[in-house]
Amino acid sequence: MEKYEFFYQEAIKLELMSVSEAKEFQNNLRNMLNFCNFDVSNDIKILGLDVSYKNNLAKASAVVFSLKYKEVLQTSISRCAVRFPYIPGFLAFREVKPLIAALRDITVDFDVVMVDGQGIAHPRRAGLACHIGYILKKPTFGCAKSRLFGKELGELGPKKGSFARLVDKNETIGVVLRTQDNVSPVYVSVGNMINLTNAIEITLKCSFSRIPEPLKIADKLSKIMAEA
DNA sequence: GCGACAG
DNA sequence: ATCTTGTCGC
Repeated sequence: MEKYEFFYQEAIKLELMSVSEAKEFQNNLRNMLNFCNFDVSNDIKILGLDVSYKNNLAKASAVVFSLKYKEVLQTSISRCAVRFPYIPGFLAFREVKPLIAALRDITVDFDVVMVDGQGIAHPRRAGLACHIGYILKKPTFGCAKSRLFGKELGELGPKKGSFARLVDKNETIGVVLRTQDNVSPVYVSVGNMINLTNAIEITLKCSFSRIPEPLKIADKLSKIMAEA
């Protein structure tokens, strides 16, 4: 596809940045995002994105999951060397390239993107999901297994669907969300073109265990290829 | 200076 | 993320 080359070139630019350039990029990115309403129907197709590593090789996977049929419609993978180190707050500069590369063979349409990482629950409101959403120009949000930034406000109930807001100053930047009864929560925050309520609803609709299905499948796929 | 710190 | 065995709990 023609679009794909453009996305990939944007991804290349990110990994070639210095940390100070990366920081400046994020401070600009935060003003380029919009958190509009996304129509969450019961037959949306969700693209799950995840990365695994073996030595310095990144293995990324993209999985299109049908919420209506609860099945995988298509998968695609990539494997490439990474040059940007892991630095908390700068994960995007390490993972955007392998993730975009993994989209190469995705031909079916998808409505929303779920990324393994933070959206605006980030010190500069510019986590991995924001970068992906900005490049793809698709509704995108992040779902992480642990916290990067923000204070958890109030008590989190034990039942599926209960959540506590993640805040910074007086701003809500995401939620700590229980995806199943009595399991440790996940961290959901918006990336671009979607609002927090929509992101929470989608996460709950596709969670049949602690990790939402699109990410669980993408994680399994990238780990399998991280071997061979 | 000290602690925190997505994957 | 990854390196790693057995083990506690639903």
